Amino acid sequence: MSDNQHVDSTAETLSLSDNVCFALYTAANALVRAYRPLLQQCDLTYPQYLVMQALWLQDGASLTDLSRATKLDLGTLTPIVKRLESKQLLARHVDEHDERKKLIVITAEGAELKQQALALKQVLLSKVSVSEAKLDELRDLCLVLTEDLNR
Amino acid sequence: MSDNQHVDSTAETLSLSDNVCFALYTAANALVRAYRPLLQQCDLTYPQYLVMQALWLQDGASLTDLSRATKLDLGTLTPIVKRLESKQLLARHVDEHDERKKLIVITAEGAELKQQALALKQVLLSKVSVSEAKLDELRDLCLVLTEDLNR
DNA sequence: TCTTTTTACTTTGCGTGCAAACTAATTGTT
DNA sequence: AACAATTAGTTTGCACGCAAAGTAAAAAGA
Repeated sequence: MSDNQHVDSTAETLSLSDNVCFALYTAANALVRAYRPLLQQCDLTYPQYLVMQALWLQDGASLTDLSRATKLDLGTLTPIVKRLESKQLLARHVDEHDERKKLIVITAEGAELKQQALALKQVLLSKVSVSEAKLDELRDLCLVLTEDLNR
Repeated sequence: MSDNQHVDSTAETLSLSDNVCFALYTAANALVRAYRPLLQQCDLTYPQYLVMQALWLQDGASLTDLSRATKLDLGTLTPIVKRLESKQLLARHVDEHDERKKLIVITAEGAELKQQALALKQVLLSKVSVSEAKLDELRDLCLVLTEDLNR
C-alpha cells in the first residue's frame, strides 16, 4: 500500500472538479461574473435583474411574492428592492387591504428596460458551447436539486 | 393577436424557472444553504470548506495555487485564509525562494478535520433524489459552462 | 373583547465575491 | 546596473445571502 497518511473509505478525490457541489458553485459564480459587464449597461446587478424579471412577469407583486419567485430571502430582497427604487425602476406602495404588505410596481423607466435587459440573455448564451437540449437538461437537474436541498 | 403590451421576438418566459441561469443560481444558493448546518459542526463556511479541500489535496500550496484550485479571486481568498488561520486550521509562511509568495500549510488540527468534513458530503447527497449518473452529467455540464463563461 | 399566534417586512451582523487600486518582490530589457 | 513590466498578495468599496432578532399589522382563539 502507499504511504498516504490516510486511505479514505470515502473515495479520495483528485481535484475539486470531481465534486458536483464545487462545479455547481463555480458555475454560478462564473455566471454572475459573466453577466456583470453586460448588465452594467442597464445599471443592474444579477440579483437586481432577477427581481426585475420577476416584476416584468408579475407587476404589483408583494415582497413575499417576489421572494417566492426569486427564491431569495426577504432579508436579501428588501435592500435590493430599495436600491431599484432609488434608481426609479420601481415603486413601493403599502397595500390598502393589508398594511403589512408592500406592493412593488414597475415604473415607466423600469418597463423600458425590459427589452434591452432580456436581450442580454442571448448575448450570454452566445458564449456557451452547450447545446440547447443540454441546457434544458441542466436547468431541470438544477431545479430538482434545489427542490431536494430545500428539503 | 392578444392585447399584450409587447409581443417579444425573444420568446416571453412564463416564470423564472424557465431560465437556466436562474436555475443554476438558485441551485448554488440552495447548496450553500443546505451545507451550512452540516459544516457548522466543523465551524466552517462553504468557501472555507472549499479552501480546506484544496489544501488537503495540495498541502503547502501558494495563495495563487489555491486561487486556481478553488476558482476564487485572490481578493476573496485572502480574508478566507486569514480566518482559517485564526481558527488554527492552517498557517501561512513566506516562501524562502520568492518572498512575494505565501505558502499555506495545514496544521495538525486542520488535518484532523479532514475525515469529519469530507463525510458531510454523503450526508448532503443523501437528501438528493438525482441519480449518481445524472449528478456526473450535471457536474460535467457545469464545468463546460464555467469554461465557456470564463471566455 | 382581549390575548395569542401568525404573517409581512426591516434591521443587524457576518462572510463572501469581485473589481479596482495599492504595495512589494521578481523578472525582463536595454 | 538601471528601469520597466510582470507577478503575488493585500486592501477597499460595494452588493449580495441569509440567520437571527425586532417591529407592526392581521388573523385566530379563548
